[in-house]
Amino acid sequence: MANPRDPSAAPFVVQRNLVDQVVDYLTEAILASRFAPGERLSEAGLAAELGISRAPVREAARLMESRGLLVSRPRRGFFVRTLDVAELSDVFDLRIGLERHAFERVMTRFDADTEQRLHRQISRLCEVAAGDDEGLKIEEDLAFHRLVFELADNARLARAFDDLSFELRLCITLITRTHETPESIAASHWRLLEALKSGDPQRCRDEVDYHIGVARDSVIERLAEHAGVSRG
Amino acid sequence: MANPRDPSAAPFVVQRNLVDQVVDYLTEAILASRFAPGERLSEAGLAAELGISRAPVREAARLMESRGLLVSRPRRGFFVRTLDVAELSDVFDLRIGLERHAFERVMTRFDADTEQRLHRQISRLCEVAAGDDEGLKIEEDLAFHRLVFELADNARLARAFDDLSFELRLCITLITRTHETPESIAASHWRLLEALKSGDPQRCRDEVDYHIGVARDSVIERLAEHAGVSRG
DNA sequence: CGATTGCCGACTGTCGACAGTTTGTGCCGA
DNA sequence: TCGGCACAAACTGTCGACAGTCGGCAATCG
Repeated sequence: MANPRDPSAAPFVVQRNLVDQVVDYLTEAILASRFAPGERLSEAGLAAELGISRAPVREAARLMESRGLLVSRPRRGFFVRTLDVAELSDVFDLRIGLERHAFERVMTRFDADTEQRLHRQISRLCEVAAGDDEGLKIEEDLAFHRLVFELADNARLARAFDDLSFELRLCITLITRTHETPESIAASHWRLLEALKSGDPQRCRDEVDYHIGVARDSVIERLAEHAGVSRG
Repeated sequence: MANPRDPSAAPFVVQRNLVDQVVDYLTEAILASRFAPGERLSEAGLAAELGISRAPVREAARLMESRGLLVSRPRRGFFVRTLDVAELSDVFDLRIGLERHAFERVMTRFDADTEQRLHRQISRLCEVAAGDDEGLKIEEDLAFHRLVFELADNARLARAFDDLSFELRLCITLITRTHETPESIAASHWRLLEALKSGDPQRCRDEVDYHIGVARDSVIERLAEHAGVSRG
């Protein structure tokens, strides 16, 4: 599998094609709110702006549509995804379902190496949680949960989380910043690790529900504020 | 919703673009095993075969890649997805996670209308289960589970199942036919409905685990037979 | 003055073409 | 006979262009 001559192996020097570059560009722009939610994106306009043809732009947009960052309307083009409270709630509810399953799988194969890797990731999270880079906090938080899915040893399950993670980023970055303190972020994740160590499925499940529930409520609350502000 | 004057309603005359037609054509061909697993699909070849240009073929292939029916390798093109036992097991494990969550949600909002709709769908399943159309059996079986996700009232959760369902069809159609009897298929689904009615979460979860587990084991068993046959 | 109809601009869906890359093949040397 | 190298064929990634369609605007009619 790890044989360098394996033709299916990924190349060492990743030759980034235009599509991937456009995806990164658009993803970063949307998550940084440089495109307003609901804004229409013109294929030709973007292509001209980036100095390329429409083909890679179109392909990148289709990929981002499957990731839930853009929506397409036939013959109308692509629009930046907007999320109402119901959709947002659905996203976090699905996340609860996926994480419950992932944590349960990790618990059944919990060992010293698992604990060490999770421990290290929480430490990284604690480091950035003390700083001011909100984007970095989000990424390290997601990285912890991504690690859980990796340790759950189900590639398809991990991909389901990856698919959802783009929408999660969209949810989270809709709000400007988390109001959680570095201490509460750290404590919340330590409790998740403790629950895994305990081997108690019910406790682990409750902890996951609480953890995701807090994140959901926080985002919904902020969205309500935003909506109120934008209306008033 | 059903108001004909609703501007957001779907148009009566659906103008199917080439991409959708190609997706249907390729999906049907793959699930009917007219393309061998692992077979390389040439964009130009398909375009010529269908009498269209490469652009819609390429776009259709990308969509099917996101659905897990094709895989693409950079500069190599598209290949029909192959599933080994590990991947297959992952797919059904994710299905268990999603269905547990969906059934739990349905249970919390179970009412007479819910029961009636599920009842009707099982009746339809029983009708076709007695016949010889294996493809129809699969579709009605999936339709029951799709209905559960619809009743779970979470669009994102339902979409996750829809995404997975293409891979499920790929798994199921890899084997030529189910060896389950019409009676066992019916009984299995009636038990799921009874579990929902009981309002007992643990019973419902156990029933779901058993139901999906049987399907998984059946597919894995058949895949092992196939592998044995194709090797010997 | 409000509603309807026809027109116009902008844009998507689709097409054919070119260049760079990868794979397969045949030749040459050991 | 076998391994390495070069050549050639096929294919993908990308490009520019055209036609059909959609939404908006203005002119027209009641």
